[in-house]
Amino acid sequence: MMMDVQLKRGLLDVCVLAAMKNEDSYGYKIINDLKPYIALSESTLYTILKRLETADMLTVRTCEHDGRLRKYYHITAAGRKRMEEFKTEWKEMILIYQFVTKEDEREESR
Amino acid sequence: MMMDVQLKRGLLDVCVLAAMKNEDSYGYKIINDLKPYIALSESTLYTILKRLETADMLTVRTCEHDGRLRKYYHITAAGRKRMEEFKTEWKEMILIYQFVTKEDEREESR
DNA sequence: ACGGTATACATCATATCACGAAGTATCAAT
DNA sequence: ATTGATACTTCGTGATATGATGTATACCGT
Repeated sequence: MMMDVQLKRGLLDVCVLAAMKNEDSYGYKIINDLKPYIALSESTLYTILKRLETADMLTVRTCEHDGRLRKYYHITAAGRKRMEEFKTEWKEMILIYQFVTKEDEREESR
Repeated sequence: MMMDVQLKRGLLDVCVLAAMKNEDSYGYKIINDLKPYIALSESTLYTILKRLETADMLTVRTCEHDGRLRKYYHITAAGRKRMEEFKTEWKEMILIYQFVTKEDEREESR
């Protein structure tokens, strides 16, 4: 829950995309849905949503809900492609993890 | 090999620390040792080494080798602690990975 | 009626950081 | 003599997470 900021960076985009992969979602809901996995503030989320929109990974649709504005985000094919790429990157990350955690071979550990 | 820049960010520090966990190392060697796992330029590495030194995760010792300057880096207890923390963070990352890759439940996939 | 909390989105300033570019210098091999 | 490998340094830039702050409505308890 208190993950290193830098580690989060690479995961945020795909997490946000994953939050809308089954059905369109909106800012407030995305934050709450992701809470069990990764914490992100409103300013962070809306920055990400804007970036993903610019990258054509999602489309936006504004609705009125209970007199309040609500913007629904819809993942595009490019967005799903990004999620697939993440799976490939994950394999590389596993190799890195193994390198980092490989058994210590210092003299003193004989 | 062509991992997303943001994803790399969280891994670079621990990779550099891991590169010197068995024996002290120096810039040029670290870059080559990490090459099979993660690519990083000289400017990136030396920035990281400086940062890790400031954070007391490593100490530096300058030596002369074949008439050339060579700076050996030695991981500290704090550096090893950072690597342990990474293992904890990795567990969180696995949960995130599972969330992202969880089977699609869209209508069309019935 | 009032206050607090939840819902919902937007913008700005700041700090961190990876990286290319360019530089300095030595040594080995062709 | 030239090229490539070794080895470290500094600068500028662009990307980006986040706190702070602001706007606005709905709901619930007292």
